[in-house]
Amino acid sequence: MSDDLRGLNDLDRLIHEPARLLIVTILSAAASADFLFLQREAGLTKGNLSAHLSKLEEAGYVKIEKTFKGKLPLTVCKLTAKGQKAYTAYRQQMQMFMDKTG
Amino acid sequence: MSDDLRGLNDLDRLIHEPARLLIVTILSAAASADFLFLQREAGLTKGNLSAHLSKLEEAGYVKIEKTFKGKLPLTVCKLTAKGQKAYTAYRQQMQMFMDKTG
DNA sequence: TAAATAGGTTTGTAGTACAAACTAGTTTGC
DNA sequence: GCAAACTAGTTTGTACTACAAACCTATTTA
Repeated sequence: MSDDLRGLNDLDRLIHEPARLLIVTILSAAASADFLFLQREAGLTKGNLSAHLSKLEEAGYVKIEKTFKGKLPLTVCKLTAKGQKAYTAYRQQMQMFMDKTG
Repeated sequence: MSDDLRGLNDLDRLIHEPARLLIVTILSAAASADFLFLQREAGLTKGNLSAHLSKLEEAGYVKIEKTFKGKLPLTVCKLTAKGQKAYTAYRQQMQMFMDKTG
């Protein structure tokens, strides 16, 4: 164990946070998801989800579009190219860690 | 993606934190390590390492013994059975996630 | 005996996740 | 027609967190 594991220290904390990892994973597979779908799927409270989405949006990882479904507000989220890239990089780093220390 | 990934929300945050994941990984392989070895290996500042070790100790994941090497203080850390178990569980959960979403 | 070094710990700060409380609009009950 | 309950979120308050800078105590060196 004189291996270089310090790469862990460079993990993207935005994605490392479990709730956001969950969100990004779902978006990565779904191409597009609305707020309530995400909430159910991820098992988060509205407030929590809202806050996490804002962070992902600020980082440019997620694009958020507010429209209407009939007369009710509808928030649709997509992973951006940047977000997809960050997600992929995170997975690679984590898999690297798992492999090295398996 | 209607899979159950919500398990991510149950990740042990104590181990999920990259710096501590690093520490625990090193301890898991080394059986015993002193403070400065850990510091070098993990690439952490003393203050940061000290704080993380205290947390791991409070959780019962790490046993810390303070002795002397000659006349200088020497802090030796070992992973406890509880810590090893938590580490293994964390790895399993993370690997499960990686596999499910590969 | 002053200054530097070793091996840490404590403290201050900025940032974080989370749920409770709130907002703005819509539908339902009476 | 208007109050109550619901929908779809956002904002706010709180308690926790990671981190490095400053500190501490003892030892070694100049």
